[in-house]
Amino acid sequence: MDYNFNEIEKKWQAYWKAHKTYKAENKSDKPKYYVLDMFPYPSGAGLHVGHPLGYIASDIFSRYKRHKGYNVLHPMGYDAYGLPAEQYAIQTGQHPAITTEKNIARYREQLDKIGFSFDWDREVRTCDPSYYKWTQWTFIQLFNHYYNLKTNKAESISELVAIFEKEGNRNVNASTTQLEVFTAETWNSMTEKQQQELLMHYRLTYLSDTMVNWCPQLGTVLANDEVVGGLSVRGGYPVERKSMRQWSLRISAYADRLLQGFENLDWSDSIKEIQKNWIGRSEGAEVDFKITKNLSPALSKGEGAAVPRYHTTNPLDWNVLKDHAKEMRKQPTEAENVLWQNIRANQLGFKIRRQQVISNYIADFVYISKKIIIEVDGKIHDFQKEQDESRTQELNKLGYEVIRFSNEEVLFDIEGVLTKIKSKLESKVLSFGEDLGEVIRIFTTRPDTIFGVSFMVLCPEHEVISSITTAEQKAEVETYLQWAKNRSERERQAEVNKITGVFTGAFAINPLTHEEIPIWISDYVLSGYGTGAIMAVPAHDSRDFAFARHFNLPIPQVILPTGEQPEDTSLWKESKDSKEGSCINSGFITGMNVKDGIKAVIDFVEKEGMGKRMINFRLRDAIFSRQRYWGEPFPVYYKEGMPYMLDESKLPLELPAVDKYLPTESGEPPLARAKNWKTDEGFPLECNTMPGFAGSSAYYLRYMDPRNDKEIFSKEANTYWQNVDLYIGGAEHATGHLIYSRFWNKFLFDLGLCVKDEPFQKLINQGMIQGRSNLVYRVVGTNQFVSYGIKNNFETQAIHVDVNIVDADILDTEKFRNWMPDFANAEFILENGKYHCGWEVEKMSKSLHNVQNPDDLVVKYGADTLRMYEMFLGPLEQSKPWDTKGIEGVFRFIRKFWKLYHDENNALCVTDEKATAAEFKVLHKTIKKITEDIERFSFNTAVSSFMICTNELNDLKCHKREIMQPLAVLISPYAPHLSEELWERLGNKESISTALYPICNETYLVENTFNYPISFNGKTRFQLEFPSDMAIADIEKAVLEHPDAQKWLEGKSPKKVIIVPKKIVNIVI
RNA sequence: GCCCUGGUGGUGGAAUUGGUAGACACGCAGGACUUAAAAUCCUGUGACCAUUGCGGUCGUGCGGGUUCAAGUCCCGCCCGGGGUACCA
Repeated sequence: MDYNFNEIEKKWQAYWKAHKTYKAENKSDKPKYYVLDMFPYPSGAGLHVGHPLGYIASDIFSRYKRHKGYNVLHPMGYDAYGLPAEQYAIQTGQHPAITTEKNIARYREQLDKIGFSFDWDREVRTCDPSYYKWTQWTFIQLFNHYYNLKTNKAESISELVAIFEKEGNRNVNASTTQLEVFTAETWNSMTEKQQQELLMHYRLTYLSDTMVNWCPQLGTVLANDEVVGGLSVRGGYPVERKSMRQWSLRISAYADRLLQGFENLDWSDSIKEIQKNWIGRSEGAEVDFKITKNLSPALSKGEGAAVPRYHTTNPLDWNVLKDHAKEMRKQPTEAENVLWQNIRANQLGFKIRRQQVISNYIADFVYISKKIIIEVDGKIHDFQKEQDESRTQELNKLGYEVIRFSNEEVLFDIEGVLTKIKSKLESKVLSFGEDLGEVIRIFTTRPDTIFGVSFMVLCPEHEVISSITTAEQKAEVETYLQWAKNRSERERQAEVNKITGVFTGAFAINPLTHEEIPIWISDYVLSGYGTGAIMAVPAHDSRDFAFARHFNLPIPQVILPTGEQPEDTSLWKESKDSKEGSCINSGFITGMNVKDGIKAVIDFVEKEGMGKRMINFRLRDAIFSRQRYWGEPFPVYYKEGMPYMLDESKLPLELPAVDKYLPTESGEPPLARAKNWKTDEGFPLECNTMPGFAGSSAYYLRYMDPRNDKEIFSKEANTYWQNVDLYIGGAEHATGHLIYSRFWNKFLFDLGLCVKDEPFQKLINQGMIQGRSNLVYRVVGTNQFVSYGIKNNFETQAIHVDVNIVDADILDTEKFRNWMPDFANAEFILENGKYHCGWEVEKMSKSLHNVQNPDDLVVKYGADTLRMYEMFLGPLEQSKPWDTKGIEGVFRFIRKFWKLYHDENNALCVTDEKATAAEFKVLHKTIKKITEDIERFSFNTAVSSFMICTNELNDLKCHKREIMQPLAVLISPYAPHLSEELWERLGNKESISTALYPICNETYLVENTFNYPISFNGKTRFQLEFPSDMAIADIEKAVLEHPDAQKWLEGKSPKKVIIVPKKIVNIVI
């Protein structure tokens, strides 16, 4: 054979391995360039032709950069934890480590055959203890840090504790769910357990209750993927939403920085857009809507309603305590009475209650909205026996602030006391999220539309539902909640046409119109976004509109688009867009435009203390626990129910052996099956494992220094490699991996470990390769198969057939008979003696028998052909169907290319003759084109250019070294084996990877003439050649005088002549 | 539903900044070589009309618009693919 690719490819793969040709050094005088492929999961099916697409592109670029004089880091490893290996383990009992090891070996073999220039010395695997040691280590760091919003970075929890000890959390501005203010005294008096619980609200990784897909029959939690229509894919059992205590990552702390971080990154706008939407920053306001059910508080009326308006205690205690409270109100002390007479009836501008039941205490006076209790000491009655101090502490824990006055202060300095109370009430601002149940807090980006709010909607999970639902509505509400419980978020958002909801029986007050509005529940409101409650503006929001129509609720118009008149909304078919226009029917903002209206309303609600300006993010904290076996164990143990981190010296905490890869009978995760799964001291270890993204979030950093067992990576290695210059992978990672990695990187950056704030400088998203399936048509009820062209004469059933027994849509009928026992006796109805198959483009999948595996192609055509063909298929970023038909063309081209260097006897025929100008022109035109193409990652056009170049050199019969040697370097990133072989045959001693990239000499490319397309009214009619430097006026004259032009002008004189030098001539008639 | 993305011959695609639509390749047809096949080489190949030749009309998912000029820009639709928070 002329071009023996099998031999050549084997030879050079062995050479590269032996010489470690692609080993990257951490120290070099060369500039660095870091090229990375997205971490592959080694699946059991092995590599299919879709996988290498990105790898080939990144490999071409790596090799190109080496030729350009860079020290290139191009590593590869395995994201080895994952569900498929665990599923296989559950089914077969085989340890997932064995499955994974086997799959990796197969991957490696396949990767090697394609001739990638990876530095295999740097390989990492997420399931390797020496690797996950650092995943666990990072988790500990996350646990030991909180996010300081003042400095805008992660800082140590121990520094936070020091602040708490000195001054409480009053001056701390952190990303936290700890909303109540506490003092140093309160902190210092807490038990360790209480302190730990409180710190959970600050740590960057924390335990909290979150909703999961729970399948009781399987005893396990399922991924959204594993649930279809509320049933488990495996087994078809019912799946319900269940709350479970799990680790979360406080990624929301970084929301703003994740949003800002794009600025200087070379990512596509679309992927930035996806991340922006995912993070979902919106500006608006939080506004409290008061609930009006049982309009007056039960107690101030004396006798009262069955259910208290404000749940400041639990119902059991309430009934006991309220009688005492009433009793005490009748016999106040003198001081209490004096104070009450001065503060009652809103005299201070605040509605203060007396003898109010709070938990299991009765407070003298309380201002509920701001959680402030006013106590007067020295009571004559002693119904509550506890010490004032401990009482204060307990109330503090409930989030109340207690201010005390003595009898004397009240009796002799009432003015002073009132001033103090007033300033206290005015100054205290409740922290965000605090909710006593007396109001429903909503978030809105459009406060200007509050005047148009005609009802409210709560998500079915909203905690206030149980306390506001009226007795009459109770049954209906419960039925609805039961139904809504198991609907996934996606279903809830997707099925917008299906309007469901239920009325609670309760009403709220519109804070601006003061009208009573009904409170509904509907699953179109999501619990995960905003406050889980919305103010509905049916006139200007499509979903609110649909809901209002369905349940016959009022639809007041409040925004008037510019140039329109107010309309009767009952005639509307849909809501009206309200982004621009002026406010109508809107009280004090009537007449303002939307922008001013928003500002005016926010200013108003802030002044009135019923809301505040607010920036809301859609980004939610990431759930970090998985109830699985095959994942990183948490370096966590539990003491008194509180989690503690293992000492770093105990890392890695290795994954224990278990007898089965299933949950325990009691529903505990598989690790609960491990023997002695506890610390040396006997404390139980965490039984959950980490999710897939744990190990893949910082792997690119570990590649910089993968064998370091002292630290995650050395400062020197990181300072040299900085971050990834080029990252290639699928766009499906846009919201998962790419956000988690950025978060993880920013955290390590805050700790001063890595020097770059962003991990991936340039990102390219390769498109999917779809499969091209072949179909055969069985005549229904027979074993006869009819060819595609005549199938319509029969009633047929289309069956997917293995694409490997079909060539150019012609079925190999013999192979078909042998393919499956069912078809052994198949008969065929042929067209012209052949069986033509139908075809379809769809997902590449085993079940559709359209999987193309690269190994067979490498055997048949060689790796270089496969590499160039995959690039030739089309633009890297686009999805495209896989079809092997075209590979022949690339194979032909490669052999043609080989023949430029060889004669009929396969002997080198390259001469030292001087090349002609025409030959140089072909070479330099190609250098220019290929270089431009590679810089813009347009690999398909580069391959075309190589083909054109080869055709032209072939026509010129050129075999000259001056041309052929640079051309070998030019093609080496694409066809590395071929070019190494040619390079060696040309007499070079070192690997071609050390050769410098050829540079285009523009002087060969100068054109003296240009062939102008002559068009009339934009339609090209003929062409004329003119000197490149010909003056526009001369061209115009020459064109108009031309006989062909006269024909098109038909005697008319042109209205206009447009001449763009070296582009076009257009004559307007 | 929402967000992102794509739609050009029989097929994959090219047209990089608004300037000759269909480069390059597959497939197909015809031819050369051969006893034959494979391989290789040559010619043709968007559709329609005309055809002895010259040629003409239409044409980049659909409908409008901007422009001397639109695959490319703008508006409104249709269809495919991806993501939608535990697949990786």
